Amino acid sequence: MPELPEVESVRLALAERLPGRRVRDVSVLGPHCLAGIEPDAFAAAVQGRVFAGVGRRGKYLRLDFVGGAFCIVHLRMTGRLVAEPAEGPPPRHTHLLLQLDGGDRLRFSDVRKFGRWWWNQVPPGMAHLGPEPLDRSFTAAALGRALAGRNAPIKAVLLDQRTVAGLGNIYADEALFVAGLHPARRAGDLTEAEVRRLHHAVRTVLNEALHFGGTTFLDFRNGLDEPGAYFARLRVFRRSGLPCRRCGTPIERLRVGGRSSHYCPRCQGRGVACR
DNA sequence: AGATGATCCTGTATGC
DNA sequence: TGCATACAGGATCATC
Repeated sequence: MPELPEVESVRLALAERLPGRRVRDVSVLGPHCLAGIEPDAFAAAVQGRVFAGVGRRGKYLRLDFVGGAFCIVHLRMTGRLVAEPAEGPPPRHTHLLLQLDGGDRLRFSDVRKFGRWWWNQVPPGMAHLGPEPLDRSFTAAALGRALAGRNAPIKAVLLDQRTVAGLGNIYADEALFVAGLHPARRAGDLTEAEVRRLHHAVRTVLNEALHFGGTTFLDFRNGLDEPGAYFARLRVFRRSGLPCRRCGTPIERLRVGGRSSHYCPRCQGRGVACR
């Protein structure tokens, strides 16, 4: 599931390959991935454009073209955006192919078809994103203000992209472990010290995962079709029943905010959980 | 308004 | 072995 570190890994890879390349041809194989534009109109709009740069905001990728036009791309669960040599037929579940000058292509594949592309428009969710967790604007005080008065479990509030941009199920669980906080704690009940720990933990796990190129279970690939290496370093996510790396207690799993949450009942058992 | 739950989708894992 | 069912999750929408 691409979260901030995975999307940033894609951005880094594409930013090395796309700028300066012209789109020679566009094939729309799966029109469902285009939001608010017809396949023919999209192809006509993109064909002939030259890539200027690749940006990221939260889990959204931004493909900029010379002249100011842009695409926004969200990979959701299983989307892959890969720059590769244009050799052979595209793999199964490929929905978009952009043939580039010079023999390469930009390929968008997505098994579960949740991923979306927008042309020259900012999608609704992107307009209300919280701060970038690795920017200076994301401070412990800002996090504290975002949590104040919230009655929902801290895990659910961390998954809300209006709180912080870019956290998903993996790194929300990892950050709560590092901060020593139970995922079902009521967000508004965290003490100032706990908010500071959580703020630091969010930045720590995201920076670590970024360094290792993100987490790959089955699906994630970066912009060069390579998996991430952070899986082996996960502290709690998908480790139910395995010993806590810190204290040896078996990791437990609990459904919080409709999502499975993994935590150490000993390291994250302090304080009062809401229920 | 804030919180919760259903929805989309299909490959993989589990259960019988 | 084979079939049926459950499960995974990001964002959006509907319903409290």
